[in-house]
Amino acid sequence: MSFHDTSNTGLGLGLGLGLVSFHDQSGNCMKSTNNDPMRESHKIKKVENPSSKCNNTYPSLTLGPPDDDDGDDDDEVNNNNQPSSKTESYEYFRPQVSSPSAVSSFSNSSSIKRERDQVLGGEEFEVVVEKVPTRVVGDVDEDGNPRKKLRLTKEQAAVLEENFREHSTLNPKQKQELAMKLNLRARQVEVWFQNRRARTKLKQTESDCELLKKCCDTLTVENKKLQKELQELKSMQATPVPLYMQIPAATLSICPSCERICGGNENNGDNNNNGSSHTTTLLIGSKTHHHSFYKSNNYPFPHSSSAAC
DNA sequence: CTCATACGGAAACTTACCTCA
DNA sequence: GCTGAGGTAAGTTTCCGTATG
Repeated sequence: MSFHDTSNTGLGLGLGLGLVSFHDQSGNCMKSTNNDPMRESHKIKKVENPSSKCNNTYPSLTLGPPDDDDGDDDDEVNNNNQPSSKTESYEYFRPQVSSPSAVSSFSNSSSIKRERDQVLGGEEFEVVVEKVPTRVVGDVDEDGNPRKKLRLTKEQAAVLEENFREHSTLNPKQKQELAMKLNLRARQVEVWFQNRRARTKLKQTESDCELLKKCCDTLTVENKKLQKELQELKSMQATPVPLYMQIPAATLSICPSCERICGGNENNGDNNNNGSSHTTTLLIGSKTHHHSFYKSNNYPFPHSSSAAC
């Protein structure tokens, strides 16, 4: 709790001071508060959430995220990147953050944290919540300007993508290095990887779904064919026993080339077999289908593939 | 060793902004 | 200019594993 305590202390204060060195260890305050205190706070949180989204009442928050979720050096980086929402010293990698907007959302999270801390601390919570206006997160910054959404540059995205290909998760060190490299906050890198993993999984799920769909279609077609074949065989059985039926089953076979059931023995392709066996042949379906069918079902079809009609 | 608690990471879900047709 | 859909950054909730007393 020590880290949390530190970051929790507060808002504007926290950010300027510590945290810098406590990188990624402090984790999200909300997380911790979230998880543990018997999740009691969850209920409360839900209630408070909407309210927490307002930062109007905490203009000082715009200084930056005291903890920036991760707390830590993120802030450090953040400070570099977004100099209090006023300066324009955004470097190469940061052209898209146009205003304090990006900061505003963080300030919100700060307020959230504070509220939660209070929850942990005791009862003040309700009071605080009541005070917080119900405004949506980051809708406006402290200046009342509409919040702009941070957009990663192509360069940043490319580097992140490259790293993601190497490893889909980051350890704190990697995260920090990447953040420094891209001039982002560690939290942003972390979030990007989270979302990237989610997208990957989603795409994988979609493709799996497609595959299963195709499989299903194929099996449906196969099933229909088999049903049809079965029907045909049944109807044939219903009719007076034809000549080929009188031939012992063990002597029946399917010619791979002409796809007919051939009666008689294996040497039907012989000299004397001038198509005589075809007098008792029956056409049934496609070649591949049947062969695979018999194969897959381990049908002991007494047919030598080498034999021809 | 077991149990309760705290903490952190990640997934899942949700929200809000932005872009584009 | 307006609008709806899709993409995506970021916030929230939940779960799980691990450490510690």
